[in-house]
Amino acid sequence: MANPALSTFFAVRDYDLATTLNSGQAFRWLPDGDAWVGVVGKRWVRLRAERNGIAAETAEPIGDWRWLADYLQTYVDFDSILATFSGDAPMRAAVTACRGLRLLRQDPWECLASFILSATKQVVQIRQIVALLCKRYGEPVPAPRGQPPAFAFPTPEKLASATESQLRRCKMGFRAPNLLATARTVARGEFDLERLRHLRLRQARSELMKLPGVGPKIADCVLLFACGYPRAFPMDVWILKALRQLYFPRRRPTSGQLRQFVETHFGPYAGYAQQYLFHYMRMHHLLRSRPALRE
DNA sequence: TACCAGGAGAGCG
DNA sequence: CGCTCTCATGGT
Repeated sequence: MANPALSTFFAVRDYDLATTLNSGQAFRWLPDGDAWVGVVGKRWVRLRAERNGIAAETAEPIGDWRWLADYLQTYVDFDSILATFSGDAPMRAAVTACRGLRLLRQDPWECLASFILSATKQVVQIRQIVALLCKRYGEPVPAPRGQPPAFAFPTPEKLASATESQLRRCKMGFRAPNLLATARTVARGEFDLERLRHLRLRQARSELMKLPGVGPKIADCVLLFACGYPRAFPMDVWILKALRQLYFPRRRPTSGQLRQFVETHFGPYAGYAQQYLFHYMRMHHLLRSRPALRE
């Protein structure tokens, strides 16, 4: 183990940090000049993309950086994942357009709570709600001088002790009772998030869907972004649009047919494929509505 | 202003 | 199963 230090470097290629942190899987990263600032667990972190990898900086000395490598998934064999995608034209276009887009490995509770709040919200708004929730209910974490105060994501226990109307003041609207009930269930020890990853995908999904405010889409987000199920395939409005437009033009597939299609077409890393299609669609939408974003 | 947002859940035929 | 409606709030 190296001497404790305030910074380190992860050597990794084909890693588009900005796209990854901005692709609607995590909601706590803000741009800071040419870097990104966020909180991972109980630590303030600043990340910067460099030529051959990612430079990381913390507020307190770190001896073992595995927690951050695990979060960033810097060690995954990216090429072998891409190689499992079907070589159809839409998939090739999405991979070409979003090369370097990765999946993070997030904390299950933070991921679950965040996506309960995501229902029919734009990514920008989810960020705002989560930021407000952390500021009001999260433990302060040390940040370097000159940086704005940083907060950890609130624990289930902390949220469980809040009231619905208090949570509604974080602008989460009708999602408040769902977040509160789920926080209380987890805080009471009646739902073991750590145990999920030992189940089969189908069973883990149906366990998650017992929680209020968690349907198939949000369950798949938690399984894909936090629990290590690369085959989970969150079906949101953008993916539905992408599948219909790219794979079923001028047809009218039922949701059942679409579900059957994704289960057989995208392979063992369907979740990665999903993230590419999602970001591909969203990118084109943003460029159309706000052309100034184009570089 | 009108429409929509990384949905879920209930009611209905 | 498949459709429709509501829920709260704010961005574009």
